[in-house]
Amino acid sequence: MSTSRPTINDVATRAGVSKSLVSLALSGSTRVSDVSRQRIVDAVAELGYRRNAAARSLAVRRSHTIGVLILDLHNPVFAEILDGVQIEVREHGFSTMLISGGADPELEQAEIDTLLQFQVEGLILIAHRLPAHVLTAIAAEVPTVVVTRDDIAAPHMDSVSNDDVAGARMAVDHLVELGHSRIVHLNGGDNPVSHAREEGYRRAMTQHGLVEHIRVVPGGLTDATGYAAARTALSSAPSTPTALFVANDVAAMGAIAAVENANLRVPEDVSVIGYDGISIGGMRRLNLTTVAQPLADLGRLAAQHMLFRINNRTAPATRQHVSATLIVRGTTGPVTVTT
Amino acid sequence: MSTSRPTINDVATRAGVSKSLVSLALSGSTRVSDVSRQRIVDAVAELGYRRNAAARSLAVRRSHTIGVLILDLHNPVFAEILDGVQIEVREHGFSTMLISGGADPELEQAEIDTLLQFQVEGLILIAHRLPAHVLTAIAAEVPTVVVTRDDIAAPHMDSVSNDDVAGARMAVDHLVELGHSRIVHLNGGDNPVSHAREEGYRRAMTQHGLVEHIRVVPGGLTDATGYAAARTALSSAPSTPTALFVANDVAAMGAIAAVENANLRVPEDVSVIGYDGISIGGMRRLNLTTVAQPLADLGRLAAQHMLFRINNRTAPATRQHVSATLIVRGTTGPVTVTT
DNA sequence: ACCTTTCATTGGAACGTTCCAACAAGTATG
DNA sequence: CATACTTGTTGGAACGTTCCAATGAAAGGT
Repeated sequence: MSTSRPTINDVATRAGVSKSLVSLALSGSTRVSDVSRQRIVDAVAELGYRRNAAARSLAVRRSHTIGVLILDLHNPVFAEILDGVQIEVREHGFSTMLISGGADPELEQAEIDTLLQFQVEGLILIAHRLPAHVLTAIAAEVPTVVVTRDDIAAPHMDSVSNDDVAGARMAVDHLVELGHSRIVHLNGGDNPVSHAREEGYRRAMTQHGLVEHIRVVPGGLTDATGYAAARTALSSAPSTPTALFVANDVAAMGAIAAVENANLRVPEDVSVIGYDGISIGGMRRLNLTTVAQPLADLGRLAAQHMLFRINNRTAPATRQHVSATLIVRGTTGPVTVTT
Repeated sequence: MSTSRPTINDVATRAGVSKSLVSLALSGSTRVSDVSRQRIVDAVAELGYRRNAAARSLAVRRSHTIGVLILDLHNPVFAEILDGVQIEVREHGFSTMLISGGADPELEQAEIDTLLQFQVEGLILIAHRLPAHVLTAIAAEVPTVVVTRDDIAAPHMDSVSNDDVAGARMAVDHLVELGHSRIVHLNGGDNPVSHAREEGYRRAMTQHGLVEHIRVVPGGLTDATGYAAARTALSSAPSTPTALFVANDVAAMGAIAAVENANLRVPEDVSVIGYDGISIGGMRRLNLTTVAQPLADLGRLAAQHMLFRINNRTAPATRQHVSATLIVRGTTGPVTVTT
């Protein structure tokens, strides 16, 4: 009795009332006399009593917790989305249980299972990697909203994402406006998001009458892959590019390093624009021009959909797109050399 | 009955056994006949049964969950520590419940309360901001380990941190070795970690016989504060510094920007060294020399202490220091000008 | 003075587990 | 051939809550 936590019964006997009344008082009911309430409050304070969430959620059959699966915490993009989720969820009296997937997709599934064992009332997946059939099975069981991807559809599953095609167009528009035409795209490898951005690049280039300048170099989403892709873009070209549109900010930084290592200046010789709008891109040293996703908003919206769906299980699936904004900083500039 | 999750009783009736036997089988007991086990496994699969963690933790009086409070997810340092925690915790069959404090210290306390309601078996605090009396109260109630700080002691509370004094010394040693003597420290403001690093700087400078060159400019831990501090260091100096030792990596990047904006080159004119070893510092564009904390190790060690303490509540408090390593990259170099 | 209404309070069932003591049905031991 | 163990299985209590139906007391209406 000394070591274990006080229960509602301890509080009740201490306050000289029944456990039911304590429960009532704790949940803020008005039907408790002032004198009883005070004695209960005192007893709670003296004992350091704290409700047992497990017992509570068992009794009310609700956990008031939502599960969040995040692909990779290292990527600042996801951390910023998570922030939005937490703010919104907290405001509505829910808690979050967070899991970061790690490298292995199978582990990801195991982690979701853990989350479900905890009776989370909903699941927010930030950039997952799950196969379609697993995803639909999950969505059938628990309210689910996917952030950052919208390629898989399931009956009652919402998605919130950035319109990558439109965002890519903004990047190209910006470069064209600065007079660039030899704009090369360093893509982000084989994933739905990168595909959309590449598609947006192709369409925008076409619309600007630059079909013959379309050139895509295979890349990735990391510093190293951006560096490598930029090297090929700069070296093996028939005519060297005056601007690089890179699949994401992290890769863009790699690309900038490659440009500088080739003794070219950014933006005087080569303009570079990224995608995502991660906050470190704004650091003075980097000063990266980018197409910024409203990351925190993405998270907030996901949470809002989640909370709505918890009360409306059968509402039709929604797919929300939020638009990106262009942030012009120091890595893009007017084209100087014309060949 | 259609919508709610199947319970252990559903499985039992389906398999034609008692719920007790199902429970036994699920926990991997050997005292279950093969035929029963098979029928149970089948029933579980058919019904899509999943243990209810709330009921379970209520019955066994253990949650198998540890709570993690993280100051700020945006700071890559903390994300990397968290990673280590998760790996270690997962390996031991525990889950983590993560809360990121946000701006407000009071909110931090509320969040910890939530964590405790969930009956977490331990608490890992990554760079918290709690006043000493709150911290000791918490540590008295639940096994607690603090990462990154070791300034507050409580009876049964462990801490795991980097030896900031020694780390700062490494930075100074490195610069001295390169021939620098006019080494200015841009400090990290008013917090225990920054104080320790400043202390290390002062001691190392003294030891190298450079007492009269000791100069500390008040700064902070962000890009903007690093920038501002570097500006004052460069301008208002009686003699301009040849090297800057900055309180952390993020501020160091701000400092580099300031140096470059003053038309000085890094490292030819001014060497800059940071502290922390965040992974983006390794990106080619930044290429930052730094004193690297073993971040993931910090997290793993914290988790190990936690798991040990869960089984040994009364073990004496430990304070573990892990040593940092110097990572020499491109922002430091030999001193060129001698005045 | 009696019936109704409101108010504050209460005991007990339920939530879905685990675990313990008990128990048949064999199987080995003397 | 009784006695003792093993093996597989079971009902029921417990975990700490919430919630419902029931209670007694006080107040109001006629």
